[in-house]
Amino acid sequence: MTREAIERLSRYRGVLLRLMGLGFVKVFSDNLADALGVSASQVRKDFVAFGMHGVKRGGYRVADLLERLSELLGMAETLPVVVIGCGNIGTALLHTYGGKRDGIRVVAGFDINPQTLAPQAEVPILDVHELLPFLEKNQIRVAILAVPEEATASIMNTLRRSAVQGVLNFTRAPLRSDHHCLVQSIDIRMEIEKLFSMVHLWRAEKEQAGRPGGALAVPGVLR
Amino acid sequence: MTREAIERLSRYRGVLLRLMGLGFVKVFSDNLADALGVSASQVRKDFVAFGMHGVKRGGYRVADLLERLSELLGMAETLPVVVIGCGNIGTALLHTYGGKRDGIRVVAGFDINPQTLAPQAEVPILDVHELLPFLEKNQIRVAILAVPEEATASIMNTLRRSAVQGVLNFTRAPLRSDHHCLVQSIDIRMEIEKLFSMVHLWRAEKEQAGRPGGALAVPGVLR
DNA sequence: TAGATTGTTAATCGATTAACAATC
DNA sequence: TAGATTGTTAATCGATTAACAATC
Repeated sequence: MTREAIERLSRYRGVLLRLMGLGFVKVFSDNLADALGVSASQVRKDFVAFGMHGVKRGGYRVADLLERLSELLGMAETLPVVVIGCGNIGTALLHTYGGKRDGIRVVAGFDINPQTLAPQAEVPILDVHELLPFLEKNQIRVAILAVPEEATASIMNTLRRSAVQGVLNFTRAPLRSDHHCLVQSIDIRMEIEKLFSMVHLWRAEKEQAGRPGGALAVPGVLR
Repeated sequence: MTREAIERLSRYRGVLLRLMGLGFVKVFSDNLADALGVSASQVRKDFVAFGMHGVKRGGYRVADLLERLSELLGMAETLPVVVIGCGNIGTALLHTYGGKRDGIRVVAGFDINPQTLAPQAEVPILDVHELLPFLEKNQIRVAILAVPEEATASIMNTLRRSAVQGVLNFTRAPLRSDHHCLVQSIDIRMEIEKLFSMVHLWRAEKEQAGRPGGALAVPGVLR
C-alpha cells in the first residue's frame, strides 16, 4: 500500500465522518469521487482492495465504510502522543491536541529549557531527560518532533532506544525512515516556498498561455 | 509540471544550499540522488527538463544549479505573506516567520478577537476588517490561513476579492484550488492520523511477514 | 422491465528506471 | 588511453481511468 493510498483512505474517512454527522446512510462511489477529486473507478477499486463492499444500485453504507476504515487505519481507539520541543510550533500542538480529543491525545510535552517546564499542568511539560522513562512507562508509539534542527540528532538517538515507531518531524532536519521508525516530515518553510513557486510558475504559464509545447501545465499544478 | 516535480526541485535547492554552505563547488547527479532518495536518472532528467546542464565527468556546478532553481521557483526575492487567524498555529507561524527572514517574511497577522490585536507590534496583528485594504495596499500574493474551520468561508470570500493567488490552508475545511487561487492544504490532524495508520499497517505487515500475496508492502509505506 | 450502480477487466497514461552512447 | 559522468533513449513499472457486464 502506497502513501497515496493511505492518504486517500484517510480522506474517505474524513468525508464519511462528515456525512455521518449529516445523517447520511448510503453513499455512491460517484459522490466520494467528487468530494476527493478522484475518479469513481478509483474509489471502487480502493474499496474492493480493502474489503469494503457495496450493493449494486444501492451504493455503500456509510457506517460499514467507517467501521472498516477505522479498523484498517487503526483509528478505533485514541492513541497517546508526546510532543518533543515546546517552542512555537510545539506549544501550538500541545494546546490544540492536549488532553482528551477525538482520536489524538497529546499526553505530555518535553523541553530542555527549565523555564518552559510545567510538570503539574494538565498536560505536563517535562524535562527532556525524563523522555525515555516516560516513553517506556506509557508505551508511547508516536512522537511529534518540534525541536530546533541542531537538537534533532540527540532526540532521535533517545527515540531509537524506545518503543516509538512513528515520528512526525516538524524540524528542518532531513530524517529518514528506517526499520525501527517511520518518519513523516512536515517542512512548513518548504510548503510556503512550494506555494510561492506554484504561484510563480502558474503566472509564468498564464503569460505564455496558448503557446504550444509549454512545459508548465496548469492542470498539473492545480491538481 | 507536477506537484511532485516542484517538490523535488524545492528539495534539490535545499540540499544545494547546504552544500554551498559547506563550500562545495561541484556535485554529481549521483550525490543528489542519494540525498533525496531518488534515482540518478531522475535527477539528470529533471535538470535537463528545466535547463540545468552539467559537464560530462565534471558534474554540475552548485552555484549554477542554485541560480537557475531560485529563478525557476521564484525564490530570488523575499516575498511578503500574511497570517490570517492568530490562534495557536497562527501565532507560532507569526513568531517563526515574522519580520525579516531568509526567503519568507510574514508582514502582518489578522484576527477577529480584539484582545489578540497588536497594531503597534513589529509584526502587527490587525483586525480582520482591515484585511482587504491591507492586501491591496501591500500587493500580497500569498496568505496563510489558520482560522477555525467555521470562519474559513468568510475569509475565502474576502481573499477572492483580492489579488491573493496562493493560500496555505491550515484549517480543516476542504478548500479547492480554482482559477483565481491555488490552495495548498496542511491538515496536521490528518498527518498525525496518517502516521498512526502507517505504524499500524506496518505492524500488521510485520506480523504476517513472509506470507505470500500480502497487500501491505513495507517498502511502499516506508518510501 | 428499465435504469442505475457496483465490481472487474482492459486500455491508457505518466512517471520512473535502466542502459548506454557520447564525451570530457 | 582508461575511467567516469552526463544526456538521452528505450523499457519498465505502477497508478489511474475508461468501459462494460453483472445485477439489484
